[in-house]
Amino acid sequence: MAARPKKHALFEAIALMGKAFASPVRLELLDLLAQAPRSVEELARASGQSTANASQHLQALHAAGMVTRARQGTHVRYSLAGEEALRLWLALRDTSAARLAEVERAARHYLGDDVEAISRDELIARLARGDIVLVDVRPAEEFAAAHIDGARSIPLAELEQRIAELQPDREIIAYCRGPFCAYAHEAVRTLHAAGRTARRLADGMPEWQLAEHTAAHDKAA
Amino acid sequence: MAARPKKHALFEAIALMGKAFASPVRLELLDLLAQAPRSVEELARASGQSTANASQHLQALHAAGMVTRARQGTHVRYSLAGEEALRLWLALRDTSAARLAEVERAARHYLGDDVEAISRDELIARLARGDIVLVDVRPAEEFAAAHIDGARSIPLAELEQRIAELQPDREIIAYCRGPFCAYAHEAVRTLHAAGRTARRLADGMPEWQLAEHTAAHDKAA
DNA sequence: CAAGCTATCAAGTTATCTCTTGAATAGTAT
DNA sequence: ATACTATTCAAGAGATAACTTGATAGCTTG
Repeated sequence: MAARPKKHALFEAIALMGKAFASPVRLELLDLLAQAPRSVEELARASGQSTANASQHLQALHAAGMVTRARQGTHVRYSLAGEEALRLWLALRDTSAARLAEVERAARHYLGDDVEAISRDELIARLARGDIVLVDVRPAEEFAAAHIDGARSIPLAELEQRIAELQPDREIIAYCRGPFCAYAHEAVRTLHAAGRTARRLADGMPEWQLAEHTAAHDKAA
Repeated sequence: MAARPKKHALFEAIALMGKAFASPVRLELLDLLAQAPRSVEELARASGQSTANASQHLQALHAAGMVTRARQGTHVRYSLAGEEALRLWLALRDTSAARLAEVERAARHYLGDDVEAISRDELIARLARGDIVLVDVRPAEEFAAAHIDGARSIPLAELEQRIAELQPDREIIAYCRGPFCAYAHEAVRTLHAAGRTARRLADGMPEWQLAEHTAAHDKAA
């Protein structure tokens, strides 16, 4: 018999993955990895951590089965461990936003004044009509890793200088890392200040990819 | 400016929910609550914790937005915080099983020798034909809280004495709390030992409920 | 093979988490 | 009111976790 210790071992094993989500630093690393695979150094810089600390957290994420890693010469490239891991992170993020008022509050505080958004479905329709300009305002490496078909890359830092590149008669749709990323909000404010018509996509790249993948899967079935 | 502290506050708020999943005790409490709402005392007993410790963990789960509570006279009844919370817990459980070999191993070790299972779809078909007996082998309170339509309740502890109640010419399908619950496995072994034909449902009550709800939702749309 | 860079390791400090114990609180029943 | 029960609170000991610092190991390049 002795079922309890065995049951306890099972929950303990699951909790190893759970621990991945218990630290804000690890969540930020997951969020960055949801955009693109990166080296330890890049992740450390992007998350404002020391290299050693980032490395330790990445190892914890690896032990938790949430990321994979591969040596590439002198670098180690960490990636999110497949679509499952991405789904789990997004589910936690969205559920926490739905159920914890503090998450909502912190998000509003970080994102600043709300900016008009358009849904994925509407974006698909407008892309089909071809009467908009779709701009990816994330850093160039993230665009390089994956982007929405038909988008052009103008990292937020360059946007103000490069507004002239955007066809003046068209509405501009900006997107970034997701609903809790400030880049698209900021981009739309910048574009409005320059007198352009602009909105943001309500969510970002990872959500778009997941939806595409799910749609392809449904069609196959 | 000063975006980093604001961003950090956002991840910190999300991590509050993440912490819910970082302790095996809390996971077991979530797993119990996925079956039925319960009082602190019942949860403490069922999880093998002291009342004070269970209470503390339940408060952590409450702060994390994963459970709700309501005073009922002298008791406090804790419940899982809606379908969202259930989905998140099941997603973590399943993803950890898929990505962490140790979870798989611990599950096999806890469940014992594998026992033939049937899928939800097959169960639906067999229920429609009416040529099986569906048995809920969870504790009676859990059956009372929710069960699959058409099932009868025979808690595992009583099964051996009550096999005669089950129509002898029919195959028996046993189900319990989910794929990582040992009750259905154990029930099928007991039934086989008594010379009956029996299989287990591959998953359990909460998964059935979610699937039903999703199906209803799809139909409405 | 020596220099230079990236990532990890090891050790130590501080903070956080877990569980226990004993007391306090809130509601019920006598 | 008083006793009783379920839950929570408060405080403390012991175990983990987080971050820093300085050293080490693995690749690449000259």
